[in-house]
Amino acid sequence: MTDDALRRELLDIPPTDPAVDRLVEEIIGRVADKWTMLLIEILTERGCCRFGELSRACEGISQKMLTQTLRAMERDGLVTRTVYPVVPPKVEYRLTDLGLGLSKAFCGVWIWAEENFRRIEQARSDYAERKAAEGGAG
Amino acid sequence: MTDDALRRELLDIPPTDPAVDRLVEEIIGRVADKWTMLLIEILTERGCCRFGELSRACEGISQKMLTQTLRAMERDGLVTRTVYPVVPPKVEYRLTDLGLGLSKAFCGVWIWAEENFRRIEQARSDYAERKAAEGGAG
DNA sequence: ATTTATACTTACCAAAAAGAGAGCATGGGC
DNA sequence: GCCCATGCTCTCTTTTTGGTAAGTATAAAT
Repeated sequence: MTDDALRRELLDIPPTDPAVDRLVEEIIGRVADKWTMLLIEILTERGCCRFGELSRACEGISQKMLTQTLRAMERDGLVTRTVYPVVPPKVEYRLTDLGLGLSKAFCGVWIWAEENFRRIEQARSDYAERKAAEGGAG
Repeated sequence: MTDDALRRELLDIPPTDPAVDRLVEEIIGRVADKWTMLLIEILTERGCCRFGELSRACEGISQKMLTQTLRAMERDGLVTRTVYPVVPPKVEYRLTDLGLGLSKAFCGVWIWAEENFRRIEQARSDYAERKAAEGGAG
């Protein structure tokens, strides 16, 4: 019996399907990514964006990464990609319901970050100081 | 005037401090990471863990990544690290209030993933099919 | 004296990620 | 006839990441 199974038995926590667990973890891994999160935020705010607009709004992203991230999001059903057959090309991206749901779910994390960034900065300088003190004395 | 500034003016959205924006984005990038999210989940469930326990609970993580991730979390003030001066060594990790807050914020994302993984799987197979069809016909 | 246990740290190496920059397609404006 | 705009794709190179394996410290058990 694994650690976890024993713990679950002792604490009376229902067992989980490991296949589902792995899938959920894989999705979290896929989706918990800086650019994905940023794009979702931008698309939530603006509703509908062309490639170039996203490129400008998502500061620091390379064309390659943008394409890649958008493709992955499309594949996972988070955005729709609409191609207008005009020249020069026009392509629009928009969140799906699924993507909007993730946006809402992730909203809490943005709020947390906005509310707590000062504490994190503080923690970082405290940590640096502690390390410096250790280096000097310990 | 940037795209964004113009948009904000037109839509009457208050301007944001770009320094804060960047910091918040950096924090999101730091924290929206598979292992960080997993460790936070494990620590939320168990309250307090030794290194070895985390190592076993966090399936697939290497010692190096575990150490690295825990250090980063400690630096950011998400966990405390308590060293007991015994042999063999004993070190305990526990979420701080800050970490617990993030845990709560992430909770929404876990729930979203659990509720929607089937739709994502579906979207993926739809996408694959569409691509295959395009490859054959387009 | 040797083994064991724990929580690392370090060095090395392979693999993956990501940036830079060129190329492509094409209708309209000059 | 040529250039521009857009949204890519492709290649090449660099950077980053992450795994593996070995080393460290030390008291207690054998």
